[in-house]
Amino acid sequence: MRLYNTIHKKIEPVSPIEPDIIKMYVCGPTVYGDIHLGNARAFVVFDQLYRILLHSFKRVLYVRNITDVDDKIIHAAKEKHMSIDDLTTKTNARFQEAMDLLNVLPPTVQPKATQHIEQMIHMIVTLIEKGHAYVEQGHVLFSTPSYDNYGCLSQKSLDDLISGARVEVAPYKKDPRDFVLWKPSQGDDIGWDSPFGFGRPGWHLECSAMSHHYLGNTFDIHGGGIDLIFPHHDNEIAQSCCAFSVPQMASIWVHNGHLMVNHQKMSKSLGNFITIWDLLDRYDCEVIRLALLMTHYRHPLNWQYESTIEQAQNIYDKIKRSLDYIGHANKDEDVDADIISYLQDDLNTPLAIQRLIHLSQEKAPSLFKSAQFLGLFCKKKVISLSDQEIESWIHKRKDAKMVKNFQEADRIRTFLKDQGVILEDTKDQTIWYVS
RNA sequence: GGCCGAGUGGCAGAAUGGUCAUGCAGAGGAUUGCAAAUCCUUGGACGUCGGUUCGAUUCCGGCCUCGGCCUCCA
Repeated sequence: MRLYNTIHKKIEPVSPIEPDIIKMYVCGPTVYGDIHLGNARAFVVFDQLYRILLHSFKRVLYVRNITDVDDKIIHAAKEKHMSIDDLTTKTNARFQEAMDLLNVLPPTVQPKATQHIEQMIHMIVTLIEKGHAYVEQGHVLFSTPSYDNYGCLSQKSLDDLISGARVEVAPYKKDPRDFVLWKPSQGDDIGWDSPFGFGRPGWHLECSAMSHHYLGNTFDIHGGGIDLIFPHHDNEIAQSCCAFSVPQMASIWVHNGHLMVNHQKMSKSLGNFITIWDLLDRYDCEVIRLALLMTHYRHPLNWQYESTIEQAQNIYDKIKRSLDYIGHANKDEDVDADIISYLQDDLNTPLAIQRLIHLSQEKAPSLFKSAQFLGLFCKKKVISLSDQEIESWIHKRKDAKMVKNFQEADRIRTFLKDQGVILEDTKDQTIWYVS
């Protein structure tokens, strides 16, 4: 298994720190509103990575957090006149629904930030003790000059960061690049008591605290969107390496490219976003997943209305037809070996899908398992007839056709259609599928 | 300004140092009680200028164009 490591800018072998076990942390959603298709891409990509890791190693510990305390959440709750708890609970439920629709496997753990405040406070105390953080006007800030390696992930030098600063520097910062570990909460704002006063954690801290809590000092893979490289992941590295006195937080850093609309990033602030729910009335959620995997995860995915999803639909239909043609019994074959090796080579889903199309054209028996490995054709539609009953009706219809009793043949086809089963005659056989 | 990435046939979109993507559209054909669909064949491309090489769309460098990050962001 090989993966592109952002920190070294090259493809490297995945070799677990502890034998046979891979520990992976992926930055999850901030639950204040529905995820859009760009967010969904990240979770589908890392789900596919999770699947190939599960196949390639004995054990995989996969942690994906839920950010349920954040200024955006506070604002959204006020706007919607909801309690924070109510908003985050409902949004999280919608998120889980989306993951389920896209056939994203549940991670080993989905820790919530609010349930790890204690660990975060502990980290801050350590950082202050070690001289990497300071208290100023009720805020606790990380001192970026105290960490020589700051910016190692994004390759940003300290000077570049200053010259590029676009934002007013808060008065409580000793250095413009310092970032907040703890901020004070006023009035009825959400907050917790701490040695530094009533307040709440800065955004970057939770991932450091929770990844350490579940995966230890240094773990194998840390993932997220490309936009998280700086400052989020660089800040995580700074906090974790300083607090836990380790040279590196994770061995391999994996980042997925953006979903683009008209050559611009899909984002909530630009308003150019769609959600998977916007597509569900016209497209199967598995078609959405396929569309998201047809582009390599590190490349930008340009979402063209509607051709991107239409192409996925066409490919999906062709594979589905082949599956129907192969039949509904022959499903015990292993996943195609080429697909495994493509995925093991920096998660090359486009090549894997190309191979899947070829398997489909060849009507290969491994098609079903291979498609399922990519998270496709996992959802089974329920019908009242058993496979055997359907086959029996098809047989009766064949007999009727043999004696040119087309009336009876059409009657059977209509009967099955009413049950949700569609028959199609091909050159040498009759195939069926559930509508 | 700094760091990073992308530029492929009519459209969309992959892989790749020499031979195939694939989907839609186009052309020709096959199959068919009906329905629905499928299959086969075929044309057409690699931003630009150099370099490395027996050979580059693929590797390297310059240039042009576009995008991302440098503020919250998957």
